[in-house]
Amino acid sequence: MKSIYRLKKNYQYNYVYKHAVSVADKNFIMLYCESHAKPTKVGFSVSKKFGKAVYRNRIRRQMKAAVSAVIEEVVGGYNIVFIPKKHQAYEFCDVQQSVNRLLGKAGLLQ
RNA sequence: AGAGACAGCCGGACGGUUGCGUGGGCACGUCUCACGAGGAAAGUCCGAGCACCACAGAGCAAGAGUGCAGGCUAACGGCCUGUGAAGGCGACUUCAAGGAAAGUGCAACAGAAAUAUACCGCAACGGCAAUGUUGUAAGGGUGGAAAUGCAGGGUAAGAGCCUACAAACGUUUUGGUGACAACGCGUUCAUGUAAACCCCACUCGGUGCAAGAAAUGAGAUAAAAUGCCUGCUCGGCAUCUCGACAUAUUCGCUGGAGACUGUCGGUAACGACAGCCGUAGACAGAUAACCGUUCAAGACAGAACUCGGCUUACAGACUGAACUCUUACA
RNA sequence: GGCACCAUAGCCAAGUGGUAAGGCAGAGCUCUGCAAAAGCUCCACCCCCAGUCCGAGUCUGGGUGGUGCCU
Repeated sequence: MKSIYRLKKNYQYNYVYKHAVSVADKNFIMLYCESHAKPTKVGFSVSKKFGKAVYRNRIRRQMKAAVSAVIEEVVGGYNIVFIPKKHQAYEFCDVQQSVNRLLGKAGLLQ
């Protein structure tokens, strides 16, 4: 995923957490809000409660892979944060489906 | 053949497509090439480098830590080789292993008695008897711990009172660099606890890379002042104003007490010399996603300034010296 | 990443190395015509594993889980 699509700063995350609309299914919570910048920026947040560093890295990478597959089709001008819910390992196809479903639900897919 | 003990090493492999981080290259393209997590990256328990703060000769107190000997190391609470103690038939393993005769504290319950003694006993003497006085610490029960254990002599009954064997402590001599050991001699001096306070010896200033460092352009300087380069003069810079950047940028940021191989020295830890190898370096944070082949079917687990250790987690595979015990056969 | 601290009953908690106080909640009993109140009784693997000690909730070491601070 290219760095222009990434959400970077702590204050950006805080802004999203304050002003966001949330959509969720059984795997993920998705927070999104409008922004001034043109390209949509996406961030991922995995809490320490989720597990050890290896598992946290793995789920973050899977989410990144799933999002980067569809990032070209997402409407511009939004900030999005994904948070995983389950405390177990994911299959990649589940991740892909959930991401697509949540983006569709929020109406952010072209 | 079975059961063990010690030391060390590895931590799936190969290939394809699409992506990510860093660096290089040029024809500057969403081109191409190279490299891209660990033995513990973990816990943050020690020791250093490095940076800033404090003090600027140094010492003391307080506080914290360490604690058999000799060696190794940059240093260490680490490692090696020994000593002692404990465990194991054995190979071997484990141990915060100084001081209780400097002082203070504590030792519940039980028990006659816990640092101080005599309940039941045993014996002598007195008494008709109940029992009293004296001697004693063999035997009894309590307890984690009760004047060293056991055998013989001895005695009114007993007692290191005497002797042999053992135990503890002190000490001569000998051996060892030393911890200590051996032999001889003397003594039996009434417990444990220092991971209770404490004493003795040695070590330590504090904080930690979220430490810390650097940085642009334009203008005003009439006069004066201060600081630095610089002892003086000139000059320059800073101190002033405006603008840009502002939860930001760059540096610190990875080659270091480095790994491997060989030779030599050393029981070993380790050291010396020679050869040879080698870019992870991010800053919301890179190793992924999807497959294919294969095998012994993949454990624990993800760098964030860097090293030396320790501790903890770990599927399985392999190697070595040919180390120990049991059984069988020759 | 770094630095500190905490863990005792369902909850709030006290606790010099020697039987683990209290309060709230819960259960049972007494009292009452029935309740409430009151009284009595019960309810603990002191986060886990080792070590020191005659004896650890307490002392020491190692784990686990949680909390706070530093941009």
